Amino acid sequence: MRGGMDREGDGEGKGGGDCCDMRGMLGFLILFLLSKKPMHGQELAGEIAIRKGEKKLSPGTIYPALKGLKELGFIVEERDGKTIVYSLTDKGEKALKLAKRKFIKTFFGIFPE
Amino acid sequence: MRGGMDREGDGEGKGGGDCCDMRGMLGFLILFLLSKKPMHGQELAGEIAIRKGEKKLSPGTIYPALKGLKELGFIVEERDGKTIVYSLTDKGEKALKLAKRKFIKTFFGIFPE
DNA sequence: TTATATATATCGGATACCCAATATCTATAT
DNA sequence: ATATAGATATTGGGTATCCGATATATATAA
Repeated sequence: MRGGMDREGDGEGKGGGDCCDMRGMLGFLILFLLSKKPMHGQELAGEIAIRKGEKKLSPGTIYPALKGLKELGFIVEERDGKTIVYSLTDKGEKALKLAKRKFIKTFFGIFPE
Repeated sequence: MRGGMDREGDGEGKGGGDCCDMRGMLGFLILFLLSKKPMHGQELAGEIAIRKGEKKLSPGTIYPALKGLKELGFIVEERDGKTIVYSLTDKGEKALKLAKRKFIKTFFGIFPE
């Protein structure tokens, strides 16, 4: 038995969460956020935590994801003191644009007018 | 110019598919589509194929997904001749509402104004 | 009845995502 | 130089998602 799933409010627990965990959208979300503002890893993890209403992603999640995007040539890194700032390459911009189009087409109509 | 469909697929990979495969969003997508119109399995698979611009989901994907949602009490089935029509329960509507809220919050700003 | 076509259901395996724990690196302070 | 704190990186493992193939069910046609 799963104790109620009705808890609301800020926590939202797994939030909306018995039907999907948004697994598989992390790379997309990172590209999107970096396209708005270059950030370093922990800053990114914090932003994602706020948006999803969850705890910060584990280092074992965020850094391999960044590494993957870097190996695809979608982002580049630049050291800035103690941190590494990631930003989109032209190729990354292009990939994001395509991914966005597919995303919007797939979920068309899901947003309130 | 700009005639026709977006060509996803050739060239640099899978077109937006290099950064995410939307794995984990299937249950959410099904709930959303069924909330707009009750459908049977193959109809649903066809609608999803059109939205994603891909081939129809394999039976091994769509039916287990529907079974899972049924076991969660989010959808019910009703036989209609040769097919089985799925529709949302009250619990499913509620879960969709929560999931939508999280989805919108997570991807806020991703849509062109 | 049998044959055919379509929808539904299940099984085995491959893939990819994500986390917890651990290790390495960098800059600053002492 | 060492110590400390924070950021970054890697490893190992659990789990859910998804596909291809196969099996079952239903309705229609002959």
